[in-house]
Amino acid sequence: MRLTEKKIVEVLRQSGYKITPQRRAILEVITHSQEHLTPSAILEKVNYIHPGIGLVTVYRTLEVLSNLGLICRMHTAEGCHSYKGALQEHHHHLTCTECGRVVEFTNCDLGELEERLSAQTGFNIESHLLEFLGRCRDCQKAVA
Amino acid sequence: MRLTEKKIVEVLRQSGYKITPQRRAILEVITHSQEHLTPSAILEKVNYIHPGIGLVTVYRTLEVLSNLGLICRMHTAEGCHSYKGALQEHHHHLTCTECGRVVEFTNCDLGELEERLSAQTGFNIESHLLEFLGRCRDCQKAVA
DNA sequence: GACCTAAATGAAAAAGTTTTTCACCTACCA
DNA sequence: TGGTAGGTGAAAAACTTTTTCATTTAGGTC
Ligand SMILES: [Zn+2]
Ligand SMILES: [Zn+2]
Ligand SMILES: [Zn+2]
Ligand SMILES: [Zn+2]
Repeated sequence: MRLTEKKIVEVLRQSGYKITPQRRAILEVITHSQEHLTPSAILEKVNYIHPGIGLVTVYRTLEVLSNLGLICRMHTAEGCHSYKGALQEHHHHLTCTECGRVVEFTNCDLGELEERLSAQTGFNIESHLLEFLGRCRDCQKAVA
Repeated sequence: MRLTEKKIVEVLRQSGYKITPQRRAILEVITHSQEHLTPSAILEKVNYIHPGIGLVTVYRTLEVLSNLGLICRMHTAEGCHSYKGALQEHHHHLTCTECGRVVEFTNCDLGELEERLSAQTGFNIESHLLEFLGRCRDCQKAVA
C-alpha cells in the first residue's frame, strides 16, 4: 500500500516538522501522482494548487520527506554521471559508501526475476540497473 | 577483462572518429583509474597530462565513448532526482522507456546474490538499487 | 610533403539544477 | 494570545550540462 497524505502528515508531525500549506500542496501532488516527478515537475503541479510557492521549498520538502523515507527517490536513466572504463561483459557494481571503492561482478542472475516480471506486466524488458552499496572491509575496520 | 586504451582507440578509428591528443589523454585517465569519475574529476586528472583541455571536450568525448559502449556510465547515489510517493515495503521499479509508465514490484530476491557478493568481497552490504527498463504493452503495440 | 575537408576543439554564453544566505513570516505550544 | 523554533521566498551563488561559432587539426589523397 502506498502511504497516504494523512499518514505522511502524521509522521511529519511526530518527527517535529510543521505542517504548512506549502508542504500540504507538495504532498497532495506527490501522493496523487502515479509517475515519478522531478523537483521542477512537482513545482509546476504544485503551482496550480498554491501559486507562488518557491522551488527552494520544494527542494527542502523533498529532502525532509526523503530522509524520513516517506517518498521514494528514483534514479533516472539520464542525469547522474560517473564513468569508468568498461568491462567487455555485462556487469554491475558494488560500491563502498565510505571510500568510493568499486568492485565489479558479472553474474547478476536476474533472468528469472526478469521473466516473471515480464509475464506479470506485459513489459518487454530491455535492460536493468543493479547496484549494491555497503562498506568495504577496510572501512569496516576503520570504524571498529 | 577491462578494455585497454589500445583497443578503445581501435574501435574509435573503425567507427570513423579521429584520434586527437585530447581524446588520448581522456582515455588514458579513464583506463588507468580504478574508480568511477565524474566529468569534472576526469578533467582535473586530464589537465595534468594535457593542460588547457576544455570541459566541453570531456563531455563530448564521454558521450562518444558511452554511445559506443566503450566506457560504463554509472548512477551515483546522489545526483539524479525523481520522486514518487513511497510504498511502505521495500520495492523497485520497472519503467517504460517510451511513455514513462512505472510499475512497482516488491519481490526482488537479491538476498542470495547479496550473500555471495558479501562473502566474496568482504563488503558489508547495506542496500541495493535495482531497476528494470523496457517497453510497456501499449508502447509495444504502438510501434507494431 | 602539401592540400583538402569533415570532424574536433575551446571560449563564451546560455540553460538548467541545486545550495546558500538572510530577512521576514507562521504553525504550534504553553 | 504571545513567543519562538522552524519554515518560506527572493536573490545570489555554485554547479553541471548544452549550445553556438570561429578556429584548428587528423587523416586521407595526390
Ligand atoms: Zn571503503
Ligand atoms: Zn545484470
Ligand atoms: Zn510505455
Ligand atoms: Zn530490493
